[in-house]
Amino acid sequence: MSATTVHIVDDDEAVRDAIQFLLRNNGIATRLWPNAEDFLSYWHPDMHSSILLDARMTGMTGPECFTLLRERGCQSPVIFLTGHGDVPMAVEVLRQGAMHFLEKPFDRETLLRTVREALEQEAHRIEQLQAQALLNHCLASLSPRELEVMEKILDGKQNKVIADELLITVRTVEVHRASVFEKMGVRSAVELARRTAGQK
Amino acid sequence: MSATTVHIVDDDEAVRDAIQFLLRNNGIATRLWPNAEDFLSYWHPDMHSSILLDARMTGMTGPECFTLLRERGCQSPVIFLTGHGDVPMAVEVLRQGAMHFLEKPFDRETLLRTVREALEQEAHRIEQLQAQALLNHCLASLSPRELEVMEKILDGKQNKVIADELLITVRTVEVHRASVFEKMGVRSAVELARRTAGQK
DNA sequence: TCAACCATTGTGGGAACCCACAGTTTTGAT
DNA sequence: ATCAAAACTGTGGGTTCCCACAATGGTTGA
Repeated sequence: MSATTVHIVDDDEAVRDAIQFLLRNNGIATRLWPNAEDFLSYWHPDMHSSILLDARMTGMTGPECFTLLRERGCQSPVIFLTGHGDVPMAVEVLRQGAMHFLEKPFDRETLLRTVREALEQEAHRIEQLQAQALLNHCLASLSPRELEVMEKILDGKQNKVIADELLITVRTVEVHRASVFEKMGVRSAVELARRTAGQK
Repeated sequence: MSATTVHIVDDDEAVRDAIQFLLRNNGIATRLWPNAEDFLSYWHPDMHSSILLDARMTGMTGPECFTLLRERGCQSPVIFLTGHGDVPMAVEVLRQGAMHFLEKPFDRETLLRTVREALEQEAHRIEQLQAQALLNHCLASLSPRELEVMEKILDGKQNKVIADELLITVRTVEVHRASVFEKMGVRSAVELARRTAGQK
């Protein structure tokens, strides 16, 4: 279970509390922020979070905050909440990848459903990230030469060919190959190809 | 070059003509439709198209048309055009995957840019489809047994293991393996894994 | 300076892979 | 009934892979 917190960023205390109440009653951890600036200064890239963002706040607006988050590499789901609907704003943030754009007063069920969707998406993203991190960890443990050999293995080349290209003997390639399999935790070239699929 | 046509679906003839004029002047092929029903009856799944859809039309509305298209498997980019902005509608269609939601009167440059983006996306989609079709063609040419062997190869299993699992001799597996490589146009198991990456 | 790691190579043998040549059996369609 | 494709098997020989055992030389940080 990833401890994903839902961050509620809204300058209206009544709204924050109401949403927190709703989510807590459904077993969802929350954290409240009265403005975008405070939340932004707290936010860091490897947080697990879903974000509820009020569109119009004193100080930085929701869309501005969203843009900054994306620029800083935030991939967490963001749900906008707004009092006065504004089509261009909704279009803009949704096209930039916001998960939803809800108009107040919003239906409790709709908000809850959307937040749950966000939590699922975030959990999925975290899984991907962890898999990626594990892979990177393995890749980082390879020596330069091993990496070189691995790439050629992934081209489907035989040891003999690799040896020719690297101007070394087949025996040496075999040694590197074995190290690569060992370090990457696979036992065949096919597994290696699958594990690194979609990679560089 | 894929012969992608931009379909303009709008009940206002003046709007249709204006957009057609704009796009034609920029070398983009168009086809005009006065209502969603006519376009829908023309549309078929393997069309290459980008779609400009008026939100409010006599008869079927844009969003209704869009929903039907998606239900029928249409993956082409859809751009909405609308006179009177309606936040829930914009949110709904964008969340369903519409490319954009433009309010009239729209800026020529914006429309043109969006259409070009749509054409690019569609071209990319067509490429993917064609690659997929080629792959499916290869897969379809495999006999049931060959397919079975291929799956086990993709699990990284050795001929010997495959033979045991299928209750046949290694020799037979070798034959099937060779056929698979031949038919799939690859020369190693790694290439096979890469070609079918992200597949079933 | 010494341990640790990297890159390299050799030998030798067992296992796996690839393939040409040759053949049987089953199955489905005309 | 007949023909074609699919599935299956064998033999033999060459190639490639894998690995234990053994070793050399270079770099680097403690």
